[in-house]
Amino acid sequence: MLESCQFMKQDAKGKEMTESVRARLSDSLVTATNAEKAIANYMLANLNGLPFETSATLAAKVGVSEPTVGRFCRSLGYARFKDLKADLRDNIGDRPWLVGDRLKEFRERNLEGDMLARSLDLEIAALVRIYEIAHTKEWKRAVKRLATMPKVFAAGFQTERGMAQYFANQLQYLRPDVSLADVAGGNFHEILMAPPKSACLVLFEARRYSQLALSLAREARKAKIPITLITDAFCDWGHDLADEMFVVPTEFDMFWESTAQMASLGNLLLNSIFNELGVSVEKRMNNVSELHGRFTGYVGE
Amino acid sequence: MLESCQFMKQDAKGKEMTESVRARLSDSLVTATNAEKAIANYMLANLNGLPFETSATLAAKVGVSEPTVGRFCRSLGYARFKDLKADLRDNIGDRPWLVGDRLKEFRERNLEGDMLARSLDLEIAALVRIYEIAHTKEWKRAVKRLATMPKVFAAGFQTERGMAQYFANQLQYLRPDVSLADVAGGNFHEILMAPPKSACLVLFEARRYSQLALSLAREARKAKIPITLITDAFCDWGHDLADEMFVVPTEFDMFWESTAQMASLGNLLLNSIFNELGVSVEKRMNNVSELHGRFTGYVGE
DNA sequence: GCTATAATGTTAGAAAGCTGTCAATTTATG
DNA sequence: CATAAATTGACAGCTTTCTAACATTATAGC
Repeated sequence: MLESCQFMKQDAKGKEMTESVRARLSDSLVTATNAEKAIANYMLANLNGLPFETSATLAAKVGVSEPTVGRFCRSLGYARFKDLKADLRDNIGDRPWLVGDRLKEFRERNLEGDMLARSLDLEIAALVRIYEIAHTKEWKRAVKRLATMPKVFAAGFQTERGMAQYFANQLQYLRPDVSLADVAGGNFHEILMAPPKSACLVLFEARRYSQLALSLAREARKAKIPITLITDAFCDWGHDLADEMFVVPTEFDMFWESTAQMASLGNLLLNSIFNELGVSVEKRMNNVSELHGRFTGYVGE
Repeated sequence: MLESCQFMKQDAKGKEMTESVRARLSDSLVTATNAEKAIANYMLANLNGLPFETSATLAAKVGVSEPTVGRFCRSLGYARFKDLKADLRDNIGDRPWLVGDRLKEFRERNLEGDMLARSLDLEIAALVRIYEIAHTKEWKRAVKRLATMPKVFAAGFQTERGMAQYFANQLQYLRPDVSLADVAGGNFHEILMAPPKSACLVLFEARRYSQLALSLAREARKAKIPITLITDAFCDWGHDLADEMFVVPTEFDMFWESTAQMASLGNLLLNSIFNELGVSVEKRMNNVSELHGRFTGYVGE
């Protein structure tokens, strides 16, 4: 699990560790030799195809020898071509965007093998993917259901329990009749015995620590309760049982692997539900707040 | 250049030779065995990441043996995993793998008035700022304390209650003696009466809906309990009472304003604590998990 | 509960990919 | 045009990736 050590890229000269593949290639064009220029140009023109290449295929296409490709990669600061590919995978790159300067600055400030800088890249990459999910029709369907269904249950076990709890808690501010499905009773009758077409379920699941989610999903399916599953890439039963399955990116840099991404996705889901419900929510929130104040003796500002 | 020969796929049964990778994988789910389903699901969830994988890495991630991956690819009509990748290239080969490009695409939608696109930019900006916070010495001090103090309490009220709950829940996996401070008892004696120098408090607070946090902070201060405060820019008492104050960026695009950012910051804090504690945590997690299994009748994989 | 069959893992060896050494070629410089 | 330096390719050996044969485990039928 925790063996990864990709933060110390082997760069003899200790130069820019944080530049993107694209930037390195562009930079190299200035000083590169003929063969190297050919390789760099090909790579730049085919960045999207690179992951499919290997030193050999690339050498053949560009018309240079295999070792030259390897050497060129070294001159860019990678140990081998494979490492260049790996970097391609999640590096956000150096394109100018809203926060570009700030991000660049942050990266520059942390030159030598900063775990956080790398981690930040991964998180941004994950965020982009999560937002892409929010554009699918499954997403819209789930949002609509979660906004309109009379009852909503959220469930998650072990490491995902906190997530489910959080989600249920926040959703309660947006709409009534939300609860956390609890294993406390030993069964899940409150969900499974709900009247037909009255309830739906949001299930948080991640591999490794619990299979309760699977059996709950099975039973819910039997009871014809729609399931929105938020999981990682290792779930092998989601396609069969869930109505929508949102797969969060799984990274191996953070201890919590996908939990952070689940939180982001959960928040985005809540936000979408809010948009679906419209401003009436604001009123509800004030009511809830007022109630809270009445019982604790405190009021909002 | 013209060497590709993907039209004569070796398919014993002579079935559909033209289907896309995705379609084949989906089809296979119907008849697949357990191991195969696991592979197919992982592939479907990670189509974008596949080009970077190799049989071995894939097998490791999915939890099957290398030959099983190869055999599965054959059952789909490819000679080997590499051929499946090659096919992928033709089908979605010109889709951007680079997260940066996808982000660019997303941002272009921003100009067309896509709310999500704007929101993504704000979230990325916020994320960068949160990572900046993680570089301060206050952060390190808080992390150290949260890793070593005998008891840790987390608290949050109203909209931040879920956050505190989540944080406490996750932290329990990392270390013992973590609890959520609850308003249920009407006072907070479990925190405030803790022996000197034995407890610390993580407080989530955001403007508007509760002032309980303020009075709890006051009392904790009196009792000499160190406070780590996570809040938004509107908190005007944090500097007086808290030992560390982490201010998450507040945006006005999302309904939840700063809650999403709090979740990110909380996750980052958990991750830092994990790093501080070291790998011993892994053991603890397995123990907790095993206990869970003993009581629910389920075990991890 | 036993046997036959299918599914999956293990091991070992073949194939492909990568790098180091050294020789051939090109380029730079006088 | 000659020579030195840099660049590049060819080949060999090492590593990784993949496959084929066999062993083991799970599943289904009786």
